[in-house]
Amino acid sequence: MPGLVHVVDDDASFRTAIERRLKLAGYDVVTYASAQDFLNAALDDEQPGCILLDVRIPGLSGPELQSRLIAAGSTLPIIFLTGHADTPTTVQAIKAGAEDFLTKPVSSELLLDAIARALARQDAARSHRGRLEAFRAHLATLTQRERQVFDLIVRGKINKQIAYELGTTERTVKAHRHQVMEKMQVHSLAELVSIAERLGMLDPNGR
Amino acid sequence: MPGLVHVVDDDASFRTAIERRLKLAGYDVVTYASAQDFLNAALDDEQPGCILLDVRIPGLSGPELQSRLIAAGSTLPIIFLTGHADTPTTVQAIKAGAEDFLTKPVSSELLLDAIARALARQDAARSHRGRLEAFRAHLATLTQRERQVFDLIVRGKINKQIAYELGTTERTVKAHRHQVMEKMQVHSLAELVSIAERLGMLDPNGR
DNA sequence: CTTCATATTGTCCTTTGGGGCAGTGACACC
DNA sequence: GGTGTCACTGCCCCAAAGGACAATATGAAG
Repeated sequence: MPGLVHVVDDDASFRTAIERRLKLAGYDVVTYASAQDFLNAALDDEQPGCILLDVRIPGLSGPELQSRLIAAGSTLPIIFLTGHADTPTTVQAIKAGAEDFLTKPVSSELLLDAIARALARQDAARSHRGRLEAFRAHLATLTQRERQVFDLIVRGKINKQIAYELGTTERTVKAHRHQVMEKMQVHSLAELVSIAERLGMLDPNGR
Repeated sequence: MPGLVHVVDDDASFRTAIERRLKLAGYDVVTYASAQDFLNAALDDEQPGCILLDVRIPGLSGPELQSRLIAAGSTLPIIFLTGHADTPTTVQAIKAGAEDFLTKPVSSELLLDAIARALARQDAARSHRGRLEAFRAHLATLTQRERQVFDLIVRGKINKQIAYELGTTERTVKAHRHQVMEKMQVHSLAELVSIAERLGMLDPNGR
């Protein structure tokens, strides 16, 4: 699996060495001397890649950068690489979703394994998001009214009840309902509910 | 949140000390000198509680016990507590779902925080499983035929298609369908699909 | 002012879903 | 042989959903 590896480390000689090793393994590499440099690069989250991140770097620390990226909605997998790992930092990083936490010096085997896992995971996550994105896009084309009808439909309400709750007639609900099925590109109520469930639009306790 | 804390550690004096501290904090405590002792106790997974687990203990190690418990389907949260933490072990433990990884000596604050989090998480997980369990129980009461009909219904097939695929008539499908709705205790197709989705019975790509 | 999107509604007809009532046939268990 | 469960099915009727054809009303955009 090809991919772009972002190396963030303040040690120039380390960056050069790592870059050489990764390029040998067939990866594209970009290096950054600081977390800020990385943030300034404003990357495409969808492109296959991962981050090799040092914990202790001048300015924004590795974990701080991780938080920022998470807050910004990034899903680039992060592999921490550090000289001195303390337990709380390690635990926190992994809990926050880091792919791995390695210590320098790192064997090529461990490093490449971690990168391969990171890329695989990102790929799976991306394709999963991709499917949901299509649904969200369709959902966005619904008008307010259609969206209200949608919500009630997937909660199992029948047209009569929907009409009552929205203060309109059954005939009108049918019209909106038709539009909803059309715009969401589904052909059965089952598909519609299934999508709503995946988008987390349904309360765990029905009703 | 009250709960039972299982302390697994080979150091007798440590067990006594920890037990005292935890009881002071209002927890029930049971101690074990080895992982095997813990396994022999054959615990109830549903009872509120967690495990305080040493990494290096004679016989089965902490991480090994963790694997066993996971393989056995246990959902008791585990908090590792160890003297010397190496990074790979820490990473692996957290990735495998441990609630935390603390180093001795541990402050009461950190320890009690971790225990509280573990109990809260277990509680949330248990209630979530509980809801699903009820569905699974209902599902288990379906006959073979009803189950087949169920599967086709939630995939959006209409009675006519279901009848054709099962080589029977529409009237018969209706009869089974009625039984399905009855036994699953739902009142709409939407609820049925929602349940199927939560039980992971629907392919991510419909059809 | 015209055009477009949105929301609304009516009439009429067809297809589906849901269910009552009644009965048949296979098979297992006691 | 009696009893039960499960699967199957026909006839009939009602409720709900889907859709064709047609039309009104309103507000924003150009």
